[in-house]
Amino acid sequence: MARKKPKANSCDCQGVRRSRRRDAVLDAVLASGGHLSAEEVHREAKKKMPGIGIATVYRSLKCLCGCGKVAEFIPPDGVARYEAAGSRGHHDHLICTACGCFAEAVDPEIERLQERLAARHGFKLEGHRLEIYGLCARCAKKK
Amino acid sequence: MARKKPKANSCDCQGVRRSRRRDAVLDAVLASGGHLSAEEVHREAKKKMPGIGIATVYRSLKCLCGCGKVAEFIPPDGVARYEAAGSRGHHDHLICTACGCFAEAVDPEIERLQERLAARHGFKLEGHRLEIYGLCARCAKKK
DNA sequence: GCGAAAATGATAATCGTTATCATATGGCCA
DNA sequence: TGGCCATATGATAACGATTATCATTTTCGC
Repeated sequence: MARKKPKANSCDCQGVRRSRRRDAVLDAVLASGGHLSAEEVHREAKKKMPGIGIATVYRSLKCLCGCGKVAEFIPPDGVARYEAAGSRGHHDHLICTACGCFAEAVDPEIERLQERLAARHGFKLEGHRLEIYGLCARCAKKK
Repeated sequence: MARKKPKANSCDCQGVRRSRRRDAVLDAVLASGGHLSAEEVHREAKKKMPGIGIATVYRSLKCLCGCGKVAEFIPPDGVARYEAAGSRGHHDHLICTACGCFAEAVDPEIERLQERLAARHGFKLEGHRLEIYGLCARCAKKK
């Protein structure tokens, strides 16, 4: 008889155990629209796990990033933000310099040109980060 | 009679006075190849201004960024780095994930596509940051 | 040279993040 | 099922880059 498949571990790296807090952290990120700071993730996770500490949130986020479940995004203010990874795939960010809102975007052609640029400099491409700054439609209208 | 033109102020914003320390900070950035951390700028500036404090370096760098003489670049480790701006114009960064070295690059076509991408989302473009991660030629060879 | 405004240095404060450590928990194995 | 031990956890101290504070010094138009 086939062993009953256990509930998926939120982080399945080598030597990592399942834990309800880490699940709660992942759930918080998945449930949100993304772009949560660690503190915001903490606030959300506490709804399911009232006693969860901020240190566990940081540890869990790092772990979840390591196994590709969550993507870390560091805006120019230096405060890391987290969002679900994988499902929605890679994307770049449009950041409004007036209101701070984010938008997501991908341009396949830019992606391709980046590979070319890397190759031209002898770089073996692993990833990239593209952030476009400007005024979002709403803020541009206000001015 | 025309007023004698004073020696150029390293920061010519409104209400800003010239100072030898700020000059030294600017010189340190200009003299280097760029990509200096604030601490490194401090070390360089001390060669000209032995008593200069780290606070003054930070203040000067912020001021010089404000008037466009110096460009701030924040790598993923979150530690700001500074380089001369203007003379060499905008460029993007290729960052080696193994040794941490930087290379600079510009692809006019990518620049153009970014404008298009911004326009498509109703953003009024102000600037952007593109960082490409990978292994530099030397590190790629080692592996 | 005078004096108000700006710049400075020393250092305390901030703040996001990480390390520490004693305790709790998870899950493999008998 | 219970024991065992590695991993996870929470509280909190530590960390490090950057910023704020404040008394003192410097700048520069007059």
